[in-house]
Amino acid sequence: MKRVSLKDIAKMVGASPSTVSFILNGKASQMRISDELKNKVLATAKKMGYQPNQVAVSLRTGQTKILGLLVEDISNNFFASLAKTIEEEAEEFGYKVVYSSTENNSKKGVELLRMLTQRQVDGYLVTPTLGMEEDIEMLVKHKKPLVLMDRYFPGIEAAYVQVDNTGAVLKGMEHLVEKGYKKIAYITIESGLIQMRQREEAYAEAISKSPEQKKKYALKVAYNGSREVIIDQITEFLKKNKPDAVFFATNYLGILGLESIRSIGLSIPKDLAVICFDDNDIFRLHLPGISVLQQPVEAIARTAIHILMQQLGNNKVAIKKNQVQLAANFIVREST
Amino acid sequence: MKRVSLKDIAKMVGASPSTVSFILNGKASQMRISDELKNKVLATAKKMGYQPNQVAVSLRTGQTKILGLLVEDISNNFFASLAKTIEEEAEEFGYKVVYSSTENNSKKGVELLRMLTQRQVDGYLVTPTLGMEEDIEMLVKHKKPLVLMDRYFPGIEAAYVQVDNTGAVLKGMEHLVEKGYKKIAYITIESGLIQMRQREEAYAEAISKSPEQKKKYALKVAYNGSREVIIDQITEFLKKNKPDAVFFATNYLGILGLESIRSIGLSIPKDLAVICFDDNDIFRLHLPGISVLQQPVEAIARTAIHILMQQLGNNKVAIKKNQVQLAANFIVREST
DNA sequence: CTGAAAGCGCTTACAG
DNA sequence: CTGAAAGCGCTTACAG
Repeated sequence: MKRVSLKDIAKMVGASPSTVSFILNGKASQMRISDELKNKVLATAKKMGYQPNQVAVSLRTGQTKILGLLVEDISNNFFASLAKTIEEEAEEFGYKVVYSSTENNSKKGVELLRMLTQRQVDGYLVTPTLGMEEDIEMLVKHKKPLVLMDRYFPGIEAAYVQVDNTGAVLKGMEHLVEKGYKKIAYITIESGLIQMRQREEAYAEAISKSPEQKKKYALKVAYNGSREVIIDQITEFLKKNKPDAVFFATNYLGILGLESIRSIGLSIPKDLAVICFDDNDIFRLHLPGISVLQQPVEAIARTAIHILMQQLGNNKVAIKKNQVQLAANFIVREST
Repeated sequence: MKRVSLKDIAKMVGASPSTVSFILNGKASQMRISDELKNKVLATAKKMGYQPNQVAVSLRTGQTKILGLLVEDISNNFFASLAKTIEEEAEEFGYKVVYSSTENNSKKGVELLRMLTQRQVDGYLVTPTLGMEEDIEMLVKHKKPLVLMDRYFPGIEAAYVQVDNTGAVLKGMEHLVEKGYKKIAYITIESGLIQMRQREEAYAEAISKSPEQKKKYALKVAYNGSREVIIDQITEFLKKNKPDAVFFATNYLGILGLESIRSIGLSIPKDLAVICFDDNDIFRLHLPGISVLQQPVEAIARTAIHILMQQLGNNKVAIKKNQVQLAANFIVREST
């Protein structure tokens, strides 16, 4: 059962492939093709179940109508939501999305980027890892449509969209200070990525301005640590430093942190207040509910797509800047 | 900055495109091409940053090395994990995966399936929705490589991989009965999909065999209901029927159910035992931990890919059956 | 050992 | 109003 091609249809109706192509692409009237022929072609195409070969179209037109999306980890809630909204938005513009996870592994990231190039994607949406600088810079130099998300490289003039990390952490810290906490700890992962640095620096800034707390209590866990190792590290840190509040820098850390807090038997917020970057079903459902700085995921995705579409010459949307920071939503629950 | 093509390289080294193609595809020795020429071509290709145009390769070879994956909802934990493992496994065999969410909308599902066909994917991995029967059957008839996951259509001879729903629910029910619960309710979504029917029938079977409980207490919520509506429905159901245990048929329902139980102020498991199909971080972290029937997600993904690879003529793996059911893992926590 | 040629399935200037 | 022809960037029988 061979697939029918445009040529097959042309042969069946006794017209040339070019004429059939025009009709199938809705250019019949523009090319002043008779209604009779047009209807005949349309009917035959339908009857034969004709489906254009997109690969051939892409090769000919130079457009694949595919966007490449590289996230850190698709099984992580934040990135999954991001991917979903991006897919929906892209569809509005007639683009499909192929996605892959870098696992924050620069080698894998670079390979995926090359793969996307070989696949001739029309545009790139990337949450880059450290080590991808060169390849990203190359894309920028070649004027490829590209938008970074969640993080970016300070030296590289690429478009990006991220949450306002600094503002978010400052807001959370302010809240804790107002509530009277005097020994606020900060738990993050070891990472040179800009968004983690921004958050950490905001914590440091907040502490330096605090009237009551002079000293930072920070823990950095290894990125590649197993669940168990990280939980142990957090447990030990909390036992040793006995903070009265703790700020988790990510979703993932927050979840592990809760396990750790539970294992010590601390009561939230009486013994220890908890606040976390990124929301999660777990934090909403937890008893007590965990206060969070929620990233505006949909807005990040939408803005990224709009900037990318602008680069692709799709002017349905007008955007001014191509480097955007969006405010986080502060959701106060019972943990602070 | 135009991309360099194979022809460009041929021109630069003064050889024919065919020779360059052979060299670049590692067939130099097979074609008895001189080492000198070979090295020259390789060096030039590298220097010029040559990247083969996969679109052209696909058109010519008829293989895209792309697999199409259709899941119900990529932002749902179960499907995200499934997608991730599939992607990893596919990579082992040199395939990329493009995925999309059907949202259990048959119109969208059918459109996506056609899109995948137009994009010339080499194989299909699908969690089908009701209403996709015809299109799926067409793929089977055309002998397209295809594996269904999570659910299937009884009348259609397609390969599939799913968890043993019947066995899983029976095991859970048995546990509840043994623990002495006598009024076990079952909460599911309205759906004609096979996996939901299998679970429901297993519940009915368990009740019919139970020495103590003669009557079923089942609630079916609408698939499209909003969070709030579903929570209200569950709340009302629990208040009215006062079961001593409740079995949630999915992940998503379980989470909403916990919110509902909390709003009523019932204590788990004293007032109400809880068990759920599908695991989730939330259930592990919840106080008390929720007992679950965990799907073997990785195994499902791996099996599906292996069957698909077999269909694609990739004989690295030997599999006997092409319709597979895998046992669930029963994880007992404190909620039962 | 290497090159010229055909062809994958389309689209689109160019002719008539 | 419609057709013949070129070409997108590759691969692969076919010649020599």
